[in-house]
Amino acid sequence: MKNIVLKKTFFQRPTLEAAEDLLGKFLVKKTEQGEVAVMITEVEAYDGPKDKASHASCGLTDRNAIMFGEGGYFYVYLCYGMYEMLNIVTGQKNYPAAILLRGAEILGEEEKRLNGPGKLTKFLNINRAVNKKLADKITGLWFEDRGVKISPKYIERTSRIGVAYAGPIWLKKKYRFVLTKLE
DNA sequence: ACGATGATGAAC
DNA sequence: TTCATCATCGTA
Repeated sequence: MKNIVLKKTFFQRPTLEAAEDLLGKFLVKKTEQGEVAVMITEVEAYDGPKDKASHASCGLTDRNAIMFGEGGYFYVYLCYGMYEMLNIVTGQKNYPAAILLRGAEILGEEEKRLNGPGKLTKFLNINRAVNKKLADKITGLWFEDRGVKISPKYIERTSRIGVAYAGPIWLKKKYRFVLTKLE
């Protein structure tokens, strides 16, 4: 089975489409000991300038500028003063959208669940050093398709987490994708 | 249920 | 420059 590195064009399409497709793909980090890979099991989409839950809803700022760029770049920021949140920008240039990686699973002998964006970034030692960087091997953090097949019936679509402040309209949007189990 | 903890953005 | 806000987690 060949591992295919996802190109940035993978993210340059409708956010919800890319978000759903990202389930079962792998996030790979280059470390001194070698490559560490986790399978993505939970994501949330933040789509467009009108999405009140998105950082881009108040227009272009220094922090969210990368969201307005083309897809395939990382957007990392600090939340609650202690957790780095990892996002991957999606869509075309000047269309602010991104996917928040909320959960992943470590496969192999030491199986472990990384359920929560803070745990995910802590485990892989991801921080703002990769902010605005392209998701490729040069950056040292990228995505791979390792041939894991996902059945649509194991994909759950729910409301997003912690976005009550955005109002009921945006709370109702089913922008969160969870992979419940493998085939 | 709640507090830790700091960057961010908007108001002043 | 100051202040309210926050896409969380671990401990109770």
